[in-house]
Amino acid sequence: MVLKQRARKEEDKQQRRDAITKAARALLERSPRLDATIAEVAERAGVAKGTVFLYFATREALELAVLEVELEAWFDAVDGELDESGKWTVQRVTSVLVSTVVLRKLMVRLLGKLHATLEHNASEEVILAFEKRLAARSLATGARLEARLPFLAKGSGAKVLAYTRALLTGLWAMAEAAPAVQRAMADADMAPLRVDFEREFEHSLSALLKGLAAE
Amino acid sequence: MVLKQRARKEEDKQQRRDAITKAARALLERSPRLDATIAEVAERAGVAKGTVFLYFATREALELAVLEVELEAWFDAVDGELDESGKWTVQRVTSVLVSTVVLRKLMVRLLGKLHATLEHNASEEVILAFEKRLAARSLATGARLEARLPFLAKGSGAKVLAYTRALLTGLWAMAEAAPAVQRAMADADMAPLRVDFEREFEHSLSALLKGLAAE
Amino acid sequence: MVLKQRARKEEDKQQRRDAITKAARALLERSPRLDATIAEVAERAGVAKGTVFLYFATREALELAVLEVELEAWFDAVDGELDESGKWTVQRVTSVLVSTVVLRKLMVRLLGKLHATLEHNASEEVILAFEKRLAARSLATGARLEARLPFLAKGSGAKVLAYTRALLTGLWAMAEAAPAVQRAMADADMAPLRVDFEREFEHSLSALLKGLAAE
Amino acid sequence: MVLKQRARKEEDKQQRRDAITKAARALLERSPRLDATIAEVAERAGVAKGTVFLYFATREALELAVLEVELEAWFDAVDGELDESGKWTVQRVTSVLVSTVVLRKLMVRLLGKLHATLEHNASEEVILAFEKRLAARSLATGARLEARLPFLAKGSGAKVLAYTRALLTGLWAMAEAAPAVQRAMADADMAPLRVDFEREFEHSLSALLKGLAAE
DNA sequence: GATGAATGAGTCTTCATTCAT
DNA sequence: AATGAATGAAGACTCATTCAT
Repeated sequence: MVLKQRARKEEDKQQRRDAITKAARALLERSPRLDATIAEVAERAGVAKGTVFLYFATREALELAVLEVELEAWFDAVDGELDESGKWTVQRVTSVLVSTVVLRKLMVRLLGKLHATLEHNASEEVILAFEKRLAARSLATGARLEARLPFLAKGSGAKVLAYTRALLTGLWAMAEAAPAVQRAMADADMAPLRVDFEREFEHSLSALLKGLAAE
Repeated sequence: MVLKQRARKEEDKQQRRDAITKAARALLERSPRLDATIAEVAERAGVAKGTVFLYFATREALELAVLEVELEAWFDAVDGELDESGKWTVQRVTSVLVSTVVLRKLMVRLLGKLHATLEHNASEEVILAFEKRLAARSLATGARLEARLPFLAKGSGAKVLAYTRALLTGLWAMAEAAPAVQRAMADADMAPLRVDFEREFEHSLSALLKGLAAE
Repeated sequence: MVLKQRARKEEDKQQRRDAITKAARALLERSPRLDATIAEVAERAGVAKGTVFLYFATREALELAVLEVELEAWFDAVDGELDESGKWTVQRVTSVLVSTVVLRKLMVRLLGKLHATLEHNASEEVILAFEKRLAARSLATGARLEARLPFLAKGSGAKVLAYTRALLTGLWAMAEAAPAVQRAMADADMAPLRVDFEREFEHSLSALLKGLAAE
Repeated sequence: MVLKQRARKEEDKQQRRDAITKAARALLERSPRLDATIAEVAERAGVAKGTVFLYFATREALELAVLEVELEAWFDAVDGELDESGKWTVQRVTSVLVSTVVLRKLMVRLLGKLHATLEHNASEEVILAFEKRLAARSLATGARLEARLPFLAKGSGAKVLAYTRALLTGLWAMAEAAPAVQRAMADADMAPLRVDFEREFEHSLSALLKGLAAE
């Protein structure tokens, strides 16, 4: 029996919530299949299983919280870079988007799974909150994109981010194959299907932006 | 229930295999979550559960077979259109890719789930066969694309198809939201995140192609 | 069905564990094939299937627990008798071993199946615990045997128990035949193979002990 | 499709039957769990699955046939040795029984499983035939034992063989432990429970015979 | 608020056996 | 007689979630 202090103040509660999210994050990061169990999360967070559900209504809500943390950090990073001065080109923007994404494996994986997650078992309330926050940040970063790439029409920045997300998750899924698939791809005839994530992401994204510029 | 017929000839076997695949197809088509069980498939195909496993080693192998049927049909359709004469532009190619995809819900869903499927429980042999066929068709259709869009470098056609697939599955996942998500998106603030699949797919794909042309 | 009680205290947990073991015991007792399912055990114990797995990691672990209960009772009985005073002879010892065993059908059956059980699906930890307890009791009872039958060398008591177990399970298997076998044995020519368990067990065991005495 | 010649003559049939039995024997020999499947047996024998059932009504009947072959060989060996001249003592008889048994792993394993097999799914007819043959050979070899060990009462030879079988299978089950059990037994405290099959079989069997002699 | 015991839905897969060919 | 396609019973186990304590 673990005797835990109770989080009476709002501040304490947030702290506990963060601890759980953090534990989940750490665990998910280590499992490409994203299949950490609630029991494991609870143990790592040093709380009881039931406690997790005190802070997150469902497993999916917890997953969403982790993704939100990841996304916030990513938006922060992108915003930070976009706010820097200098000459902005498609190439530079692409480079920002690619470089900030490449090391955020967990975010990309969770984004790829987002569809399934949301479809499965999250409450309307949680979904709404998530989507709202995502919308807000998309708009803000989208606006920055529009500022940096003047050929982007007003309001199209968020769209670009959506396209980016599509390319990102789609190419990642092709590139980050299961071991068995990787062995299958080792075959010589498979070369045309082999996807080097970073290279292709960059290539397709910059093409897409160039195309938008040319419109 | 006793099945009188026994598929002794190779031809009959293929026919039975097709019947099972077809049953699976019909069931999957009706379940957005793609979670038809083997028992359901067997029942619909009018065979015993064990019989399904006679033709498909695992649930995933069956799923792959369904996807393969869908993909073949799609490649056929695309090839057919690309083989038509006339003047070819980015717009026309985009239009071909968009129009052939729009009504193939199941294909798009299965493609989106492909990553997870392959990761889960398909034998190396089955994966290899699937990937091989996919590679072959991608190359063939890729070559056609190169012929129609001369700005595409030799060998880049398959890449374009990969980008297309990424945009396709990624945008679909955003657009085909679960009911709860749809309600959440109904909110006014959400407008910038709302994705009209066909419109955005077309837009992003044509931009991408234009970008490649401009390189 | 909702179980109101929750075993929070260690004591309550032990009690619940016992209840499950007891239910399993009752069921196994009634099935000569020892093939009660977990679902049946759970139902009889008045708990959910999952609860059984809360207390026993595998079906085999539960079986082992039942056997352990049986064995403890048997060792207790034997020890109790061996601790009585009076004159001890091979005959008396044999009589103790035979009489304590004769009515413990379930123990004998489970002992006969032990090999297969352990081979199948018990965790190393569970096996070790079981074997340790068995060893301890074998040593203790073995020592008593040595005290009662002075011709037994120091340390050979446990061996005698092993021989006893071998005769016991082996003869039981021959004697407790399936109905079909019994009918087959009814044939006149079969007389020499017919095994009256108690009689033969006693005969062989006393001979074995006498033989050890004569060494 | 394998085109097989048909066994029209009785002789051919027996030959095919033997081929199947032999294949089963070879397979069982290699699997300590005795879990070769009929499909494997058929393949090794070079016949179709259905053909196996043409010669053996059930899986168990086949198992019984294999055991019978093993037992016949063993009885032959024992008889051969017992028919040799010279001075016969308990020691020599024990030695014959032990030495003929030690290398017949498969026989011992199958004997250990016999109870379960017979209980499970063999037809009365097959059981009867098996038991009859076993009885006949037991009687014959029993008679030889009586001749060699004059202290054995008339008709008790078969009993001695039954006791032998009990010790044999019982001790084997203790000695031939599953890997996990072996690791458990490696523990120091377990020494008293560790069973060296040959040594203990010999020890207990000779004691038993000596005891019978002393009666 | 925290705990952790209890719940129970959910499903694939194997393989002996049958029987149409 | 031989084949091998078709059958279908059979069952353990996981884990998100609930709720008595």
